[in-house]
Amino acid sequence: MGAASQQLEQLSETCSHCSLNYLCLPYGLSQDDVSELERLVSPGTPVAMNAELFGQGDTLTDLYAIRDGSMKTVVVDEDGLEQILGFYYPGDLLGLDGFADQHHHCTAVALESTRVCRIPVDRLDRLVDKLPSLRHQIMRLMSQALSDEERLLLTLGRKNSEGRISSLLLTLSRRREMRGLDPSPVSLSMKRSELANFLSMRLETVSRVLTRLQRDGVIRVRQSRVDILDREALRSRSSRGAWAADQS
Amino acid sequence: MGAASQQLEQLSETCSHCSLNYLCLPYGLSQDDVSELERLVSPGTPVAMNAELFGQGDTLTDLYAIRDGSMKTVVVDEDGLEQILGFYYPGDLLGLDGFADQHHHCTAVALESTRVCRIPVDRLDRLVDKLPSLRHQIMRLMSQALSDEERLLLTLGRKNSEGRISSLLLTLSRRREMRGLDPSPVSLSMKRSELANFLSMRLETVSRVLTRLQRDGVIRVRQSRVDILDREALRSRSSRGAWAADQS
DNA sequence: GGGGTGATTTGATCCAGGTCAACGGCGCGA
DNA sequence: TCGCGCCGTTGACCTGGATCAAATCACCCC
Repeated sequence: MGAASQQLEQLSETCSHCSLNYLCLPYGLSQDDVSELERLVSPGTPVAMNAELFGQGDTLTDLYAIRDGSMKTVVVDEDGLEQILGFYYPGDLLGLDGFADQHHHCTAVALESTRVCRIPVDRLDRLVDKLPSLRHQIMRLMSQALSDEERLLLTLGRKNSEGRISSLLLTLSRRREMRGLDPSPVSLSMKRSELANFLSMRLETVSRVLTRLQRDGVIRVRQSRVDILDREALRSRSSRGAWAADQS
Repeated sequence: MGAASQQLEQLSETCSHCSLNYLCLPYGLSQDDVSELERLVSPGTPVAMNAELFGQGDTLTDLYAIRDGSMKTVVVDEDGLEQILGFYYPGDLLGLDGFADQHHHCTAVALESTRVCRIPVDRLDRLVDKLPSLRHQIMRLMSQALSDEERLLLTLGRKNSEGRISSLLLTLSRRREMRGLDPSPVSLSMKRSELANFLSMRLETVSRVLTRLQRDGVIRVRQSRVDILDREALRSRSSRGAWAADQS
């Protein structure tokens, strides 16, 4: 919370010097292993705002780690329904759901001008053969993704509109902290309609809830920037109004 | 659909002779590799109805594959909200979400008397070191689980109550087919309240929708047994009434 | 069979949030 | 600078499904 903790993310051409490595693929690897890994990573591929990094159905060729910027992933089902599955920030890994059948199951789109590290899966696979700790980390990250989706499922299934928005703001704030940034002004780089789609609400409802939270002094909204004024209130609203669990 | 395709699942003490192996961990492995795998699997551990196979927070010691019966997985969040994440049937693997931090993130409960194969993760891990194809299969299954949850997210987020029930019935039917059983009488081994929790509805609504589908001749409900009379109608109802996708 | 218990169905009412519609603000190109 | 288009906000209204209540059904045990 202190203003002193404000710090810029230090980016580097190498994993070993990247300030995000503890969130990313290199976490838990020895220095030697990281050196091996960084030899096959192409750092800093730029993706323009609204451009696709990969599309649903594309053959899986690379995994991607976000360096700076933000992305969303979207699935479209046979009826043409669109669902945003997640928003991704520096340190996050994209493409893991493509291991099922070597094809991406969702589309990844940049929410702003974004740079990603590109990791070829064939070379990664060969390295995984040699490095058990890398295998563990990949499985850890997949398992993590699974847990994240389960948490989302719980939020969508059991919370009302205010709870959903509050949870999302808290999550975004927490993720900023993990990256060593101030938790407070979270930037909603996605549009209201995207927020609404992600949370299974209508954009009017998103707008109304944000307005209400601001009126009650819990947050301050200024275009895409949201200051969290009363974290405790936000936390309590994130659970209030949630459906009771029926005993089995 | 033909009555001739009715067949019992052939269970065996060994993976190599198990009729479910193409759905399960051994899929894609050579005969020799399967032999190695089955050496570390304890087949046929029984789990009584309503008993827990593992609990949220438990240390991850084993993965489990269902041989017969059915299970559910549940998460409880900090507010005490409960969400059922999935129902599992023969051939399904449980416990993959525990790789994140070596602890189970959900609780697994038997819906009926159920037998599971137990696979110790430490020994599995050592075997994975030796067998790249086993590693691929595990990653494939995790990736699959990820995609399944994404599909669920889409269903819960964008479909109305009738669409949710219809989708679920079709999914259960399809999974029966994958196991070589008749697609038609699906058995709802879970209670209405569990169905409701899973689909984020109230049990009264579940009941009403099932009644309506029966009245319209789409299905026939007899306690836990549901016959699918008009698959096409079910398919169309599974998408009708869904929310429009807002253009980005 | 009878009675108890929990699961399921059905009915009546209510409200959170979806829908439709109008307006305001900001950015951009001519 | 004006005008247009895209967001975002706000208001009024309506509906699907939640909620409350009660009846019925299935199952088990004595």
